[in-house]
Amino acid sequence: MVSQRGLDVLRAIVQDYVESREPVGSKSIVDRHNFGVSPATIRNEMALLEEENLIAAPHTSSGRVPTDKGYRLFVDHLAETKSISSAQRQAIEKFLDESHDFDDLLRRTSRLLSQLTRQVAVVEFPSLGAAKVKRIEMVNVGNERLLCVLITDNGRVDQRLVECGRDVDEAELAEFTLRANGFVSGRPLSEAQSALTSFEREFDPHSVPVAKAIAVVISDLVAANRTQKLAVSGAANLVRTEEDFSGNLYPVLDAIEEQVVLLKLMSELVHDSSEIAVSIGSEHEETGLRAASLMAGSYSSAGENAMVGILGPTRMDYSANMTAVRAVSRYLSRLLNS
Amino acid sequence: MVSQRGLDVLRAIVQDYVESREPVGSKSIVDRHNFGVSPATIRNEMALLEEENLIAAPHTSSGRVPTDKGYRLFVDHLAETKSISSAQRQAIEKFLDESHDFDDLLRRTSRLLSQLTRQVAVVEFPSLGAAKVKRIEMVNVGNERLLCVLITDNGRVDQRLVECGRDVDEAELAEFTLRANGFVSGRPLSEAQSALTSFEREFDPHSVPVAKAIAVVISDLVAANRTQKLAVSGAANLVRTEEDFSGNLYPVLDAIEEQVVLLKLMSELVHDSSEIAVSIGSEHEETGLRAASLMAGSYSSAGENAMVGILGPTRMDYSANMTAVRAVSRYLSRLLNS
DNA sequence: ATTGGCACTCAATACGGGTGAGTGCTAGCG
DNA sequence: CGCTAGCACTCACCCGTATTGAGTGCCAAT
Repeated sequence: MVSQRGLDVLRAIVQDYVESREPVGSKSIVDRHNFGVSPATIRNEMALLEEENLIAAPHTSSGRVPTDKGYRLFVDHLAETKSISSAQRQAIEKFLDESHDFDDLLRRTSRLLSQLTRQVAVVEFPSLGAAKVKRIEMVNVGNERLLCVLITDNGRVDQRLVECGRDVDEAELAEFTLRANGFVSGRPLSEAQSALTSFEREFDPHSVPVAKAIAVVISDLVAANRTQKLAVSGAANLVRTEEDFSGNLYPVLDAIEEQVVLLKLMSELVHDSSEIAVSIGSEHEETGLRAASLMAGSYSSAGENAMVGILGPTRMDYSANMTAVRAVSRYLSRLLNS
Repeated sequence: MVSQRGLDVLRAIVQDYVESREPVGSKSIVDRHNFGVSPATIRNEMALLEEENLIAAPHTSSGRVPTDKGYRLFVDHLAETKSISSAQRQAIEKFLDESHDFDDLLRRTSRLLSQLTRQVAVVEFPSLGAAKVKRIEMVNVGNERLLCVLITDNGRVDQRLVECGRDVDEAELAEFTLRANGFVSGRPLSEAQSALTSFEREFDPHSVPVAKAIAVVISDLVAANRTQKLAVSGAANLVRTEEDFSGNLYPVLDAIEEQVVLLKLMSELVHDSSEIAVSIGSEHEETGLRAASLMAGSYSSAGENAMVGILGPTRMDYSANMTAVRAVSRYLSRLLNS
């Protein structure tokens, strides 16, 4: 069992290690934090912490380094929650208020967060899984092409071109639009695709090829809007912390590019309502990201929840970063729901 | 003046250096390429090449390394153009034919090229600078919001939401649409913004706030479609070639994220019609990219030209990469114009 | 013009002693 | 009984030195 003072020592170790990037020894602890005891006493505490697997020594006679388990304890119980600096608050407001477009706003959020934390920032676009199709609009844009616009009930919009192979007149277009809406409007995106299977049947032979093309495009559109997207920024920050990944950035950069991995990790984050969740190093399965921690909070937009967070080395400043992630996610939520 | 044999030696040096990543000496040259002469002779040639600043020695008694000028000579006159392997051809066709959506196609192209060359791939979205507004469409999407769709004469489409602050009926919407088209349709994107300055004047007072919002959104939309976009892939490949950047990836990753820098460099590439252009290390101004080369070819889509290329260390396999970039850019052009 | 020979340079590697930060253990102290 | 002082021990790190070897430049001989 670890005593209260043991926990204080652990906190000191995490703090000093994050700052100095070097294993921390008993003497430096008493020097920098005013425990009223001698190094030897600290050493005894450290021996206990090591037994509990909360810290480890890289080699026999060197200072200690927190283990992932140690970081976990720190994050859960030891990290004091700093409050955000007014400069930061201003930066957030200034940076985000300028944007009107939703996609642009999320991208800005990502940039902002990567600047605040000096880590890689990851912002998830809200899932449309539960959203319903509100309406399909079609517009003739000439050159044998139609524009097909998908509008969901939570206000997102996407569009795609349909290559018809011939020109389509207004009456026919109206017909397509009407029937397409009959098939899909009101349905959740998840059902829209299967609902379209018999779309082309009701048309007269002349229209069938175009109807088929339209069905494909609508399916495509629905599919594209169900898959999750991410806005990632600040990959360059990884270089700054390269040694923390023991020089092997490849899997991290790869994960950033793949996005699938990140999405999976984010979805797995145990995520206690409105709090900031953290997954530390070996806690997640992804072997390539053993040296990385993922931290994220959620924000809401039009009833859908999505996550905003950062990816960095396990050896990161959890306190400061949690403050930043929390502030940004809250501000984003407020902005989107005002 | 450099003799023919001197050039052969330079070619050998570039090839061996790219392969081995180590300064190449006179002996290894005669071993690996069958010049029928002794190392001493090669040394004499190398002394001349060094005088011409085509190669350099990292330190007094080590092998030689090509300078940027040496690479330039190699690229312009010495690199034999390999032809693409049938496996590669298949990969290209397979990978690109699957895509229907334009944006998706370009992103796939980027991925493909980064896989083929194992470098960072950069695909420029076609500029719409010269494009004209074909039409503006507006759709009422409910919740006090309008959808504003911009259609250009070369077939690209983008949309954005307008927050009106109140509901708008069909008649009013038609009015907005009609007038907006009156102001901007037929105009090049570059003029559309200034054309809108007096848009709201002609409406009756009740409509003015909404008209203002619409004008802002259209301006926004036009602006967003004039700025260039890039699809970048394969950043993780930088890690593989990290030493080539003397361990300092930061500026490179930064450039990738900023994109502005890349766009600038691409536009500056002297770019001889349908050929592949290369900018080598110090040839471009960007100090952070001194150790990087940019190689790009152009493709055309709906009359607009854009570039597709790669970014990698100056020490790259120019021959193989040129082959890949050429093949991909040609295939992409063909696909887009069929 | 080419080549073999030779002296020279210099990065890289290995060796070895010294230093110091840090540890674990134990005996003594309040 | 908890705390501390002291002590022997470990081991990464630094620094100076020696060795090695790949590679060069120069020159005289072919």
